[in-house]
Amino acid sequence: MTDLPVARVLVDSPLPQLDQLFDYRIPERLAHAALRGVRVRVPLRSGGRIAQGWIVELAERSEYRGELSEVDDVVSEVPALMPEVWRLARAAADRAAGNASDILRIAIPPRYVRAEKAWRSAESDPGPLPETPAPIDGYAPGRVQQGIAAGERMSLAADARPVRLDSGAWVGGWARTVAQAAAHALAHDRSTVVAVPDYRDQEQLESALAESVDPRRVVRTDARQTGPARYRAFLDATADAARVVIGNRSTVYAPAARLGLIVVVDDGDGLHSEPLAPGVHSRDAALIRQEQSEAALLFVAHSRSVEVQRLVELGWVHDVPLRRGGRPRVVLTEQQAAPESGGARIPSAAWREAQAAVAEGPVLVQVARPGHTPMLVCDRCREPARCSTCSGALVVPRAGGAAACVLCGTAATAWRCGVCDGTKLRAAVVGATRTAEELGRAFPRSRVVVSDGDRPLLRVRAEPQLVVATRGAEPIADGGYRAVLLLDGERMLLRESLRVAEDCLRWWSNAAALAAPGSPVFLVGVGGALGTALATWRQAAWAAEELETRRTLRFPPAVRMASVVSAHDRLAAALERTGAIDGVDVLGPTPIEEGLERAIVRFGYGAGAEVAQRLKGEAIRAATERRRPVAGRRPGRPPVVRVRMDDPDLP
DNA sequence: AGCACGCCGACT
DNA sequence: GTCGGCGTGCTC
Repeated sequence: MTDLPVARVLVDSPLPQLDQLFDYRIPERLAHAALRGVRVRVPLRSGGRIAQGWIVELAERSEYRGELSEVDDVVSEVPALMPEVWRLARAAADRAAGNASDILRIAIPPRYVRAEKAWRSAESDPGPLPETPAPIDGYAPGRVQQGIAAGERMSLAADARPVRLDSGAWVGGWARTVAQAAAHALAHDRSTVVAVPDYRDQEQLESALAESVDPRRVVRTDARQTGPARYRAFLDATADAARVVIGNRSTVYAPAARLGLIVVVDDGDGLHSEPLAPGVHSRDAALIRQEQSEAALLFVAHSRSVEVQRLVELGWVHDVPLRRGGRPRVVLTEQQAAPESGGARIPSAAWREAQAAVAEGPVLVQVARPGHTPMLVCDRCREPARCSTCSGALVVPRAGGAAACVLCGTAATAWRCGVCDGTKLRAAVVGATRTAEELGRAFPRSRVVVSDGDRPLLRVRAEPQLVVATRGAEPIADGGYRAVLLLDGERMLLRESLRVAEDCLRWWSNAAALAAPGSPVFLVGVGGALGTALATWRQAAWAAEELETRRTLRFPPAVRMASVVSAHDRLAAALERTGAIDGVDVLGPTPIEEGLERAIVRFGYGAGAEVAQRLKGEAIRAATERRRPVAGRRPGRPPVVRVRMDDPDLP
């Protein structure tokens, strides 16, 4: 029951000009239900249509100079929007020049009436809290515990060994660490939210949590659940018992009572990047949420993302090294293939050891993922070709078209290779599938199983077998693999992306961490700093060097970037106003499709808030200003400015 | 997005 | 005179 007569409502709309709070009068008949955080129906535009929205706050009176409309109805009496989640959504949207309602759509699952009724009538027994917090082992004694208690931001090097749980199940060492950290927070009656890349990580984490946490205290929210199950899990998280909420990238927005810990597992994984507008990365959302709350923040990964490395160098995130635990035995080998390995082209040393290992237990073979990326390399030295103006990757935008830079659009007419000074470009077709059959011929007596993006396996048993997996789809093996072959390193590096090297180091590290302690990990055909980083297991040092390179190039995450898409004139006007901000420069614009151009706005972190605000203003201006300045209508394309900030696929 | 308001051409 | 055309602007 509220005696405050005014509801301030965020309307559910993707329109930038509606991304503000609207005041409505609460009629007497709804006073009992119109609470903060509930979903409501409200009229938008006098007597016109009805929109849905959220009551974000209640007020005694309105500042609005005009007659208020009435809240039409309360959709659900459950306050699904918690105040902290609203603050987070607002801040995340502001940072990304987007709409808060778009964030809320990601944060709050669709409502199911039956699931809600069942939840409301259910006895809510959340089960006991863990009594004695399990020690978080592998790190300096008490280090992580203290960090959690102090609300610290930490980057943990994950234990690179598979570990056996009490239940007999095998999980990656990271899963046990995260479970221990969550149990620790829970023992102090604080909630934890954990965002993992995919459901396979989630399965491991869930088994690890079962060791120390009552299952009623664990809430899982994943894409594989049915709608009602997902909504039910969400409602459980809104209750005032402390819980461990685990799920994918959107879990960083989960409601949680007395949040004590936020965990992002393997933040470099592309699955942490939200494809839906406004495209806020879970790492960024986690950082905002940590700042707004008293919770600690934990990044856990085998390799360090360049983004986290930047935060570590700033002193904002603290590096927590692994004191005790696995470091895979990595062997760098030449591409020189053993003739016996046939079409699989495996170097002889690796082939011999793999032959021996597969007699004992499972052997993992990591291959590239099929795909076709038309990119250009230097004809002489095969290095990926980079733009001589801004170092963006060179591509052929259309078949038969001329080579140009993906970033600034400069045509590569007088191109010169930065590595060998060659002048000829060559198209490289990447990603022919290396088949399991080739390996079957190379290992004639072994069972071969395949795990790929379409049919990924979660785990394999400790039996002799050859496990062929595309990068990112490697199953965990009971007891660990007896050998790991990273076969397509060279091919993986041939991708048109600023982040190839970083991604490769992460894929290799994650696969290497599946090896049994002491078992060999062969990285084939890759040497240099990247190979050394894997072999010495010094991913953070590599990230530091990579960050230094990005600084000299003025590439993310040394700076931030936003892509802005609009029609020629409008884009030019928007860029003129945005480019005038201090520390902002503009790359492009380049034509992308008929009538549209794209420009990249590059800016320092200090200018981020102002750039976002300005670009949001341009989006509103485009959506509300007179639609067509000149006579003569042009049907179709609405006059919009599309903004995406920090798009990881940008360069 | 939708929908109302407003200022210029053919109409009972 | 005025019905309604779509360009323009707003949404508590």
